[in-house]
Amino acid sequence: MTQPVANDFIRDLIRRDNEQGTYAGRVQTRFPPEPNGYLHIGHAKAIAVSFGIAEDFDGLCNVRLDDTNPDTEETEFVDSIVADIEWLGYHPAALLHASDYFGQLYAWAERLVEEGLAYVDDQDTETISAQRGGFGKPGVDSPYRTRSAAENLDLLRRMKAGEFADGEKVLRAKIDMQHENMALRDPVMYRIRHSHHFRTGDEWRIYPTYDWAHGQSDAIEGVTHSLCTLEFDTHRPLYDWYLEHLPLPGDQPRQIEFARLELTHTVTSKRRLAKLVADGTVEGWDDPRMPTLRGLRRRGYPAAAIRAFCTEVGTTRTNSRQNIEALESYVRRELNATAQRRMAVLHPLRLVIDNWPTDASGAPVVEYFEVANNPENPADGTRQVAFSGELWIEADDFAEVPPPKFFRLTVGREVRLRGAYLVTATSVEKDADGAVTAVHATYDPATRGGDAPDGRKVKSTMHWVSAPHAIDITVALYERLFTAAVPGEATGEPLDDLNPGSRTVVTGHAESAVGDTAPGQVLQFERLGYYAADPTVPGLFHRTVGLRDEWAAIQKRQG
RNA sequence: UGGGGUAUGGGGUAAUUGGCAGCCCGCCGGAUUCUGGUUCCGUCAGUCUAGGUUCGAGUCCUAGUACCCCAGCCA
Repeated sequence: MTQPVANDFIRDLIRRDNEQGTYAGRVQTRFPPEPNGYLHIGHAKAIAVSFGIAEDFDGLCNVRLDDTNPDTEETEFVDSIVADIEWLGYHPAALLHASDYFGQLYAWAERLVEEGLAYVDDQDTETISAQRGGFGKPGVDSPYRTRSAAENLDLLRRMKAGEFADGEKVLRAKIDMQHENMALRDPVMYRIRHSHHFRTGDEWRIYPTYDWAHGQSDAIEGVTHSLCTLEFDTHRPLYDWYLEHLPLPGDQPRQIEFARLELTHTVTSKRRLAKLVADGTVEGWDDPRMPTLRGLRRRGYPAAAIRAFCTEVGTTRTNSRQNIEALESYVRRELNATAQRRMAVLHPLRLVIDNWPTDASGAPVVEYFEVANNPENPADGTRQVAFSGELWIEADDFAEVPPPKFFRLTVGREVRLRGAYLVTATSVEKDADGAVTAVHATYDPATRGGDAPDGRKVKSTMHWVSAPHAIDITVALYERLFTAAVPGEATGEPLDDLNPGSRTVVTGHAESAVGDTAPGQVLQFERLGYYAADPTVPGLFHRTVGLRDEWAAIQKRQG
């Protein structure tokens, strides 16, 4: 447990801290989401990093809702965040809120005011922004910067009491308007918001900004290593400045930044995802096309796969974008070991066994075969599958004129019907347009179970469904999450061109056991890939991912 | 434009801190296989550029180049 699982710069830093006794060997992290949306795959990495590191060093990791902005935050999001973290497989030591510290934060603000380190500014946003200067252009002092401590204190108290309207005044830290780091040019600590906060109600009329709340919250909770993403890098001096000027209850926490997770073929921008939900492009935060944890879960992505992926990509300070294929490979790896196999046909073609026997009453005989639920995991047992003389097979498992390297069924060739018999195609039926509507075949009764007594081999084993015993299923097929990579999320490209990817719904036939699938369970429909049972609609499946090389295989077959 | 950060095969990520550039994803080839899946074996391919120090440089020095972040009363 004390043995770190991987090497990375964060663990190196912590090890160094431990060797030097910086925090008396204590390691405490936190995951601090803002409750203004649902968690997505990008958050999964942040969660995996903070929880994973705490665990590796026998430390502690809390979840702290960063609820400092009453205008955007809701209880609904808190509940989903907590549930999603649990689903991912992480268990916070405690569920905390930045709003728990509003009182302490305010007391500290008064202290800074008394010490002449903060002041009330009466100017509006635009003016303050203009005075802040720009890159390479120093800012200028606010005319209110020199107010006396007594006047500032009075004003701050009246701000708190609700005497002023939104935007009328702000409290600012008095640092350096000429500082080369824009974050240190007298940052805003409090803004006035006559809004209802989902936890503190109408108690507060002023709310702390992120910068004024975050480090202090860390310190109050006893966080040692405050892990966040790279864009906060330039805020670190401010994080430290506040903490250095306050009487902390314990050690001063340390902010460490790492690169966020980005993936091809999707976006991890809460505001973009929120727009898709708001304008009805997707059906909700849990739409299977969404990269939210709920969307991925509905799509059938196992939590274990997401965890493994996040651990594997590691923590660095290099901006990078992972191929979605990498995530999918972890999904396949997990599902291959855990998903039960079932037979289903999504593009049906009739296969008629002409020499299939009938019973005394003239009805076709029905046989049952025992088929393994998962060859990768014999503990999953077997099931009985009905077989008759009339079957559905996958349309692309038959070719009238087989392309090179096509190993499946064609007239005159013998293949195996998985777990059942060896069959040889003898002829086809066609419609007026010449399209094949049915394939006729004969079976070899000596091959029951799928093995020939004379030891002859076939090149292919195909899945099948007995037509009289089949149930209908509906399957939603998706393109990979979003259709295109959208680089530079934070730089504000237009939001209008987001395409969550197409969805194609097909109906197919499946063996009857598929009707017993538990909500949310993922099945492998043999060669067709992995499919997750919709949690609410019986008989509806969402395609999770295909089998590896599936498309390459099809292309190869056709070309 | 000022400041901060980052550069290792096609995509990621390691390298005992100056000592054989390793691993994962992917691609290609082979073996096994009652899923064209899985598993196993193998191949391809990399230190941003230019100098320098050194027996030896991904690592140290100098000068460049490219990309990312920062001018919210968002986080």
